[in-house]
Amino acid sequence: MKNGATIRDMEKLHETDGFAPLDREGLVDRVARLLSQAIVSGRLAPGERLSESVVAKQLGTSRAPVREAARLLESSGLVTYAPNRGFFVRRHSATEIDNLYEFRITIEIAAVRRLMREGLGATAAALGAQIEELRRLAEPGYDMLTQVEADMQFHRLICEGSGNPRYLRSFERIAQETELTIMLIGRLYDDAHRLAETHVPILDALQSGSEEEAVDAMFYHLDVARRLVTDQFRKLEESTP
Amino acid sequence: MKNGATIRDMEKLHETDGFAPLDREGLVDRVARLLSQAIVSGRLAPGERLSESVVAKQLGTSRAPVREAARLLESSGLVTYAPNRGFFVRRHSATEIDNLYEFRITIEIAAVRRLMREGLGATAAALGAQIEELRRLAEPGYDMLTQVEADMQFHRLICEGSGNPRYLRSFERIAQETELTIMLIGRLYDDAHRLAETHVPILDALQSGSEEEAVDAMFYHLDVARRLVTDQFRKLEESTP
DNA sequence: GTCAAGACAATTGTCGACAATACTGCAATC
DNA sequence: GATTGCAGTATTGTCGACAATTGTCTTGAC
Repeated sequence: MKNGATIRDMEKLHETDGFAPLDREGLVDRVARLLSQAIVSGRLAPGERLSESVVAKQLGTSRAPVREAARLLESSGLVTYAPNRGFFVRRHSATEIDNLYEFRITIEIAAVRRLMREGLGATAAALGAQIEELRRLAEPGYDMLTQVEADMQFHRLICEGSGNPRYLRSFERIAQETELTIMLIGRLYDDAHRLAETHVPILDALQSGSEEEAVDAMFYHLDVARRLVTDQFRKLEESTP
Repeated sequence: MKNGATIRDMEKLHETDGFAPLDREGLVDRVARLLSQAIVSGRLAPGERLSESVVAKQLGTSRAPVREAARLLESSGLVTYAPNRGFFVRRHSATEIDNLYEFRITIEIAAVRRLMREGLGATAAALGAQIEELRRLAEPGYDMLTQVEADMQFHRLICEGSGNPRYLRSFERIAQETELTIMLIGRLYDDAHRLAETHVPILDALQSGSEEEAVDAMFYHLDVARRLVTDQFRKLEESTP
């Protein structure tokens, strides 16, 4: 009960960056978050081994919480687990990225359809605010990871607003993988402002009231991203084999 | 990798029924499987507590593998986890069942579309064989759980044949939940033969070559099931509050 | 020089014990 | 009588140690 709120509150103060030792409370979740950050930010490279004992020592915990955290990350696709060999930062192939985006399109389109049938409600305002946030984050002082996270937040709001928690849950499972991919590529659009504006047509279409219009807008948005990401990832793959 | 195949192979010889102690090899997976069976078969009732120490003692292991297994089951929706309180057999509401089926429809329709675009290939024969299996299992000596598993296997084959592993993975996550729900209801169709035959139109439509026809067939099949399950589950809910 | 076998090192898999937390029942108070 | 506070108990959370497994390196034979 208290948990959902508490952990989310603590996330506000995630200043524990350099793998500093941490006192214990929601240990597993915190380890998982630190590992996520380390992977998505690129500090841990794809293919790299996640030694339980090393991580445990760095964090000042025992191996047990690290193990559980790693299993959590496995279910969100950031690491793979090989029995008797341990955990490794997952290395995606271009095909897997493409499959990831195809799946994401399936989920988000379904969420949009449901959202349109249930009615936008408070989601409209939240989406508008999120676009503002994206614009703000494109200004000088720009940090890519932050903007990508804000981007995903926009899409998360839609899945959340759909009313079927399964879509949100499914989205959460692939969100971090998507972030990781974009971070690996190093950029999505040439201009950070562009990213913010590509979300405007989605909100417009949602507010138009036409389900098909909304679906089309979302599909276009994601399909462009899919192509951008897959292509750039292929190039990256060729340059570093 | 080896996971999908191996576990499925081992399931053939699931004679370890009464929580007999087991020697160690893939311990976590085996514990997870035994727990799944216990839950889906109804031996562990919804809402019931899964005490780590009790299960560990019964199985003759320590708590660590039980814990990991329980977390696996959590990701397939069979148990819930409350921090500092432990694991409980998940109790679904009628609404959650409805959401489950809606999500399942989304996934399987997407899988069907992809399957039609990629081409049926060997999947057609496999599906045909699976229908035969469903018919065979409807004959005297009938065991409901076995038939329900065979039912899910039919749908699994479609997700598998789609070519995008994400659909299969997503399906696996909800398959056990679906089985549990159907087992709780106690029956799906009045006649076990009926279940087998409802799959024939799907295979026919797949072989027709028309994507829309295939989608329609799958939708109809799942939508009927959705209504049947949700309605009967609502009745069950009212009778046992 | 290549390959195989065996010992060695490093890492995961499992365990039992202790610490921290949540539940239960009783008692004291309002 | 209802409620709050306080133990006592049971369960989870975490830990450090040992067993089992995997990967590597050396050694020897061919």
